[in-house]
Amino acid sequence: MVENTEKPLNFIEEIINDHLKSGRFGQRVHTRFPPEPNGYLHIGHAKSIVLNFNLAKKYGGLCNLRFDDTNPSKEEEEYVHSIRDDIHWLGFDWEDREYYASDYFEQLYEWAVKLIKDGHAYVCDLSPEETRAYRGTLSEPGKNSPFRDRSVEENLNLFERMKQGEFPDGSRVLKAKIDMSHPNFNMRDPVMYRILHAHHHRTGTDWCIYPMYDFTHGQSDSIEKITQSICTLEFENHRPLYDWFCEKLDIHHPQQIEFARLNLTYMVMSKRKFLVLVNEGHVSGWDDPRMPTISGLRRRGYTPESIRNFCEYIGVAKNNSVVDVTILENHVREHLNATADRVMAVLNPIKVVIENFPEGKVEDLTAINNPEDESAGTRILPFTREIYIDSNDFMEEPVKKYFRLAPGREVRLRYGYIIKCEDVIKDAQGEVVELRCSYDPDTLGKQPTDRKVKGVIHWVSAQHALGGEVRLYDRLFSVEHPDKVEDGQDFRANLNPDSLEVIEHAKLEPSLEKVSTGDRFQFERVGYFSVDPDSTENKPVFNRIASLRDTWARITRNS
RNA sequence: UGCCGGGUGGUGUAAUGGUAACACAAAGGUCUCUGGAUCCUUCGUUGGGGGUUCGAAUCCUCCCCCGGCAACCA
Repeated sequence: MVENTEKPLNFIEEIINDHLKSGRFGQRVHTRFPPEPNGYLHIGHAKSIVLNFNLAKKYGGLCNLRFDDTNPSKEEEEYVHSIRDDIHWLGFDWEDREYYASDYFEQLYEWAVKLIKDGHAYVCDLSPEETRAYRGTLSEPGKNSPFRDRSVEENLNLFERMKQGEFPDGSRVLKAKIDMSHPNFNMRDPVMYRILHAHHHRTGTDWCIYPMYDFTHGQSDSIEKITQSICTLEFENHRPLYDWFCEKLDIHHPQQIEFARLNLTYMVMSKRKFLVLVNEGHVSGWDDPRMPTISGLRRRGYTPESIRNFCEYIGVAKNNSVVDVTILENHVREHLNATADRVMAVLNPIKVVIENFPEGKVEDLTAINNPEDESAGTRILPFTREIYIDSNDFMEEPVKKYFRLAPGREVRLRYGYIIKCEDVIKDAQGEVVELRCSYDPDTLGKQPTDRKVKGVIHWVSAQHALGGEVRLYDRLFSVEHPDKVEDGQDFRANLNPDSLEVIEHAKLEPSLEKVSTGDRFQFERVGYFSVDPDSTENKPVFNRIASLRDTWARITRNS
């Protein structure tokens, strides 16, 4: 048993400890992550992946990967690959324990035959519509199917012929014979097998009958000798059926445990809605950096470590909750603050000419790569007469508390000198196009004694600047709960029209000459960025992973 | 309406009968050659009533509210 005195146990760990104490599964802990290969994994799946793999690790057990592929019409090989990639990327390994529910089709079939022989299952000829009608409603019990009392021989014969492909799709099903008046719908003679003349991604056309989730999942767990079968809350009502099959089949009986799935503010979290976003072009694809898919987060620049930390941090419980997305954002910031090299990039450049700095002179300034990590070292920044600074670091008529550049005012160039704005040059439209400044040669690496200069701004030497594209991503939705809409609307009404701003011509410091996809940096005073796969030899593309906390923005917002 | 599961600060998670904790958010302050980071302060008597107890977020009871379930999906 694991006693962790430092961190309180979550309710699942308490259950496991009980199992360990009672010896229900010996001293084993064996979990599994069971995705259906019909879509891409998202951050909600990450919660489950982290939970299952961490639990196995913590208790010295194992965690399997099992594809729950019982519906040939929805599942594809492509998803199998992306799911494998995503789990590996998150940092987990299932070694050789990659299983498929379809591996168990033969065994499942035999078990179905056993249940028929034991009088626990029957072939039913009711149509889907009739089955629904017979099931009853919330307040009325269901009615027994007229086919419920077929003989074992007839059931065996019909089920065999279903398997042989003698009947068309939808014409018959195999049902468990339980109780049509059971208060739990799942126990009102649930369907075990349906006829589906479809090509399966692994078994091809071997089968034309396919087991339903309820007749597959628990048995698959059982075959794999799973101990705790962890799933989300919506399967709570299925547990009695899960238990029923294990009991009637008299096979290893894992404990199903349900927890609340992850929801995030400013996001939707369902395959169906993702599909709408992709198909209607609200995002560029499943890996759009604004998507909460694992592939989207990866492309955005999130680190696997930050996602794992987030999943561990939010905990696991049974009450439905919506986690503030700032917690996710905070976890990347925390990780990247410690690990990402700092760099200077000017997103909205405005040229500054330092009039008293010699033309043609290049002065090497030394910059610290990461103040949080001394081993990251330093780098050289070329400083010249003409530089770029960000346009929002200049204000012609500075408001109160603004302490960056303004006419007649001074500001510190990061790792460089203090400059003073002497003149403002505008174009015909009155737009500021250039600033003429002077610099104080006696301020490199030291504070002037006669005055206090508070502002520090980033800059890039005009002559040395690299061009690049910067994609400023923001939340996909503009409200905390995108699904809360007026009648007649849906979540699309809450899409944030400004979730992507593209900066075509940013000015980057020369150290960014050689970057590769996935590299992450902090653009000083701006945010964390990663190199997007769209980058080319001549033009790097950076995605904003997260902005830096911006106290100034908060001040201006509140006033 | 039947069944199942939940209600602890704005949010998430703790406290397992013994002074309601931690983090994020928010607000204020400190510090700073990143308005970053750091550091400090403020912000809840636990859905409601009643009961048991010296003592209740924890136990009992009634009520209220929220979520899930009536696919031949998973």
